[in-house]
Amino acid sequence: MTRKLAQLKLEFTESLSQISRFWGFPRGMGAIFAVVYLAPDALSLDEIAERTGLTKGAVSTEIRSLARLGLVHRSTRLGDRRDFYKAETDFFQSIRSILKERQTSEFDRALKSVSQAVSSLDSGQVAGDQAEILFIRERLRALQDFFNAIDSLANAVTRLETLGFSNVKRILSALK
Amino acid sequence: MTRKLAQLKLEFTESLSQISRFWGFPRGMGAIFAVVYLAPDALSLDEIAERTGLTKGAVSTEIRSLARLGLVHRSTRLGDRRDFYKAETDFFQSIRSILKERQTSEFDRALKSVSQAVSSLDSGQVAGDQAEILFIRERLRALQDFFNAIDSLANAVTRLETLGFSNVKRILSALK
DNA sequence: CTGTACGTTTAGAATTTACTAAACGTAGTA
DNA sequence: TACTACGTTTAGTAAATTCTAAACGTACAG
Repeated sequence: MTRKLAQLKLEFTESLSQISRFWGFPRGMGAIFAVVYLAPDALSLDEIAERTGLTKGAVSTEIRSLARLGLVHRSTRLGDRRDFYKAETDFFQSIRSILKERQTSEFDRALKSVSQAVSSLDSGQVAGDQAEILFIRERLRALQDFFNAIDSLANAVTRLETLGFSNVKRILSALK
Repeated sequence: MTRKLAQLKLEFTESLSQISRFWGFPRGMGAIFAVVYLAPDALSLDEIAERTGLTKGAVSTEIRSLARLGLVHRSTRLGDRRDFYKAETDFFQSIRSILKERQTSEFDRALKSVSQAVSSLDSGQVAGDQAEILFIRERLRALQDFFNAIDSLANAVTRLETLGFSNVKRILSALK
């Protein structure tokens, strides 16, 4: 039984919306990416708004996030004031952008916060029950180690020129 | 200048709350984990409620999520009807649980959804403009490849007996 | 059987987030 | 100058989420 291509695109858009929400991004973000990803040509803001059913304003803000994450790219055409958007097709590239993004904001702050706590405990700047201080110092140090390991990993991935399938295979064999 | 240990614990709790929210988990979840993680002994539900400032009900539901993710463990004491919770200290273990958890729900559905779309395109079950069908088929296949790569990676990590520092180092050197 | 000490569930309040509609700013055009 | 075609920002709304307070169920103690 055959079905319309339009229906397939709609289902895909719905699917990406779900995933987007699941990973903590707005629902509309997934929908916008889906529409752009399935379009052979770069789309204008109004075209995206029409195809997703969102308003121009919403698309404007969401697509900025997508661009910041490197999932879409903005381009212009001579003699045309509109912006056009096309999807990034190298997803590993996108993953790197996302890791970089996430890393630089909250993750870094957390890492610093813990490090600072550890050092103030180390230099005896904290008053309190001695046994508990020792215990907490150990726990925080363990957490700090963990954060540092994650940080190194993310940095390594971020720094790779291309994290393509070949590199993923190398990682998988290292894990074996 | 010295400060109170209690204050340090409070700051840490606040910090983990932020991170929790950042990664799409409830704010209270981070707070609960922080409190449990800094406690030398396993804590009862009421103790956690008191130390976080949340109600018993909230702690009850949040801690179930934490347990499901493997971030805390529930234990009991003979002759005591209460449950006690202690923190998992092997964070790499926790990461595996979280990956497993996330993977099995939405991610898998997405993967299947895309695979199904590709195969219905492949077997000519979709009616529409032929050139567009070919284009979309290619895009979906690329996405499918990507999902499969991620899936393999997550599976590999999940299957590792222990993803400790030594393994992280192996990964890092493979990435170099 | 009744009372008590638990954990869980529920109904709803408070907050946050995602989104809409419309105003706004700007650059090009007549 | 005014007009048009854009993208952006804003004010407010709808919806989802996180949490509280209280009811509930259960198991053990007396």
